[in-house]
Amino acid sequence: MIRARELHPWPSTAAEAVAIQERLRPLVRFDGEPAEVRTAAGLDVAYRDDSGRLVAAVTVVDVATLSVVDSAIVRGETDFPYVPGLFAFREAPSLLRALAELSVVPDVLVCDGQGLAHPRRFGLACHLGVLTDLPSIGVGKTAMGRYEPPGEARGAWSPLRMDDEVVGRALRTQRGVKPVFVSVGHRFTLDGACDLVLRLAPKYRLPETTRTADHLGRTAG
DNA sequence: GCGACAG
DNA sequence: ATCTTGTCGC
Repeated sequence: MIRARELHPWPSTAAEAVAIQERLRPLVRFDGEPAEVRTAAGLDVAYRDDSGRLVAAVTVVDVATLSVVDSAIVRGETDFPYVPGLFAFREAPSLLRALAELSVVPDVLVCDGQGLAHPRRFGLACHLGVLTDLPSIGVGKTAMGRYEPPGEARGAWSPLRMDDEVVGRALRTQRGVKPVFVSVGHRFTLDGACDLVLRLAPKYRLPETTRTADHLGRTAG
């Protein structure tokens, strides 16, 4: 089963959260990408009310067939507010609980948000990757950095930059749609991440991992 | 001081 | 994230 390393307590203030990100940032590894990715997990959180109650949903998708082979949902509560740059402290605790309930250990976590494309290079995908020590990537619907529009063809991409540094890619998964923003989380390469996202998104803008997890969370009580 | 700012 | 009509396209 998936068990998170207890590398830090969950903070209640922004200052503590930033300090944790800076302390964990060096633990991100760039080697150890799986030779073959057979299953990929999609992670998403849906908010029911306005009171912090949430539903964390995880699906495991067979990359070859794009069918869902395992899933888990967990109801939870969040105390941490949404603050750009501190997104993980709002959603990661519930997502880790959901991951612990899976019976299949996926080859990679496909996170709904950024990995290295983050102000301190430690977005949600890096955070979940480091705590679980599983390979992970981030696929965001909007970007934090700067980029030039990629070509129109499916598969076209352009570098995503922050502070003069390439932190990910704007990747066109379908012709005529806005690109998605791919970045490395843990134990993965940017080339491999984009290749995987394209395989997971043969028909729609977002990868099937994100779509199935989103749908599961949204239709759960 | 002003704008920007994952979900 | 979430609140929402009509509309375009497969």
